[in-house]
Amino acid sequence: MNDRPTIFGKGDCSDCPIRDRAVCARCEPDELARLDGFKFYRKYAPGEAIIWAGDSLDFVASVVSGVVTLTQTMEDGRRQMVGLLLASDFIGRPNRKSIAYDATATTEVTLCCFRRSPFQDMMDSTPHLSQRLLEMTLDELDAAREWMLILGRKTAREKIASFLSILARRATGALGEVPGKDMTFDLPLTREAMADYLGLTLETVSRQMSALKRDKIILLEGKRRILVPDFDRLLGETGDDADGGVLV
Amino acid sequence: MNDRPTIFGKGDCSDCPIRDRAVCARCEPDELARLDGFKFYRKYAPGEAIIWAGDSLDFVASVVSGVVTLTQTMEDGRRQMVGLLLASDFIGRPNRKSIAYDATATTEVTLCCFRRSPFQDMMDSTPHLSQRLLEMTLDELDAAREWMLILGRKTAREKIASFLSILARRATGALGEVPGKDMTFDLPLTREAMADYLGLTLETVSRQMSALKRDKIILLEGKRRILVPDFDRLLGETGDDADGGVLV
DNA sequence: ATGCCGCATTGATGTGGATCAAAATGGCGG
DNA sequence: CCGCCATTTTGATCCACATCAATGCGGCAT
Repeated sequence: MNDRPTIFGKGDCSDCPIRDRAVCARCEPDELARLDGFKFYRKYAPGEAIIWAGDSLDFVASVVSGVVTLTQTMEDGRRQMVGLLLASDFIGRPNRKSIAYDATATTEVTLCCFRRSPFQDMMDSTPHLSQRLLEMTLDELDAAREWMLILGRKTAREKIASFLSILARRATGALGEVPGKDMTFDLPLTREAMADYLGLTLETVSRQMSALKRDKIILLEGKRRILVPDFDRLLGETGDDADGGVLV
Repeated sequence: MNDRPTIFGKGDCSDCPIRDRAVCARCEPDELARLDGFKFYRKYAPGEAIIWAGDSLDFVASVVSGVVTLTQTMEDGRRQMVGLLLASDFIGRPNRKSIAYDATATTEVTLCCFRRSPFQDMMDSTPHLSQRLLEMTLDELDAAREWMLILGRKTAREKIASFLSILARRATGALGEVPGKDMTFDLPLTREAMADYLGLTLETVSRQMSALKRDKIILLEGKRRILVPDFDRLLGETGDDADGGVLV
């Protein structure tokens, strides 16, 4: 956002979302990057597993496009989503080889990957990198804490409204728009995945979606495209403070 | 833990918990430190507010002793705890003047504070610092995600058991012990605060504590001291996988 | 001792969301 | 166009936890 220099800023990396987040390292054209083995792209199909909890991961990555979920599963099958990663979000962590959650592509996903060990070397030599990662992680932590309020204290209807407003904000925010009237966005998750996000059952999610539709808070175009005629009215259903509310 | 050099490593900072986390800066004796205005200590009484959401905070700090909670409150009074900070945890964040949660001392608390602006300068000049903060923040994020599973998917009994095992682990872990038989630790929270942690009512917390006591999973010495005769049996009540389970 | 007050426990009842079950929708391959 | 299968919707019933309401307990000031 604020104009940091790209670290080794030569070449074109217009396709790399972490460029403007001061993380991107060597933005040579794709082919060359793949040759030097440091930066490479990887695609996943909808439903495909990226990693299972406990597996080791030899790269860190940035989401170029698509939606990745992080979930935890209990022995008896109860599942809770703990991360929802969209374009420009970061996967994996320096200094940990294995990760504690299942990561799954829920749409077609493209990752921009960096091999772990050169990435870690780079963190030592370029201080901006760990500062930038710190900032991104703090944002994740804020999101997790907002999520905890949703999980712990909100009603089913408030949970759904909160989830939709978060998605709406991210969808339009990425376009630099301000949420207002007649927002439209895609719902990249099944009812079941929404249930796992919100700590509900898929039946309850479905019922509450129907209720919001009945009350004209949202309109559905097909099952997976949402139209919000009045964003403030949606916000009114979240239970959050009227003022601002976006955690900053 | 691995032996990093202290940044300006002169003087004694045996009282400073962030020393061995490579964050501590100028560990001159207390008096001198207070003079140069960079590092200073501050005490809070039980129940005292440290900051309210939205206030600006001109320092970052490390918890020296005591327990600090971060909570979010909805307009109608519903409350959710989103952070529980014990000795050596970090409060505040670089690059954000205001914070989004209420921070409250639930016991007598001592903070080791660093003025924001010199702290930020130090982050630029000492790369280890932001790397160490990144690592601490990632740990917080893992804890938040484990917490999300608790809030979203566990039963009241499992929530209580999970909370107690987390506390037990931190209490004994700080002493370098391995959790086993006959662990004893203090419960630094009221039933109401536990309810805010777990997304329950205080009555349900009380009932489930009684149930665990009845089933001999825990013993109470007074209301605020817990004895766990068999840690594995407590773990068995959490619903977590038997193996390991500690998120790393 | 005595009474007060904040905290904790216990009991009786209500309800939001889970669970169990069935029917509707819609995409897709043949 | 048809039939299949995954997904979603809707309905009926149940139960874990919330809510409302006493009662108990321990510290502490008088």
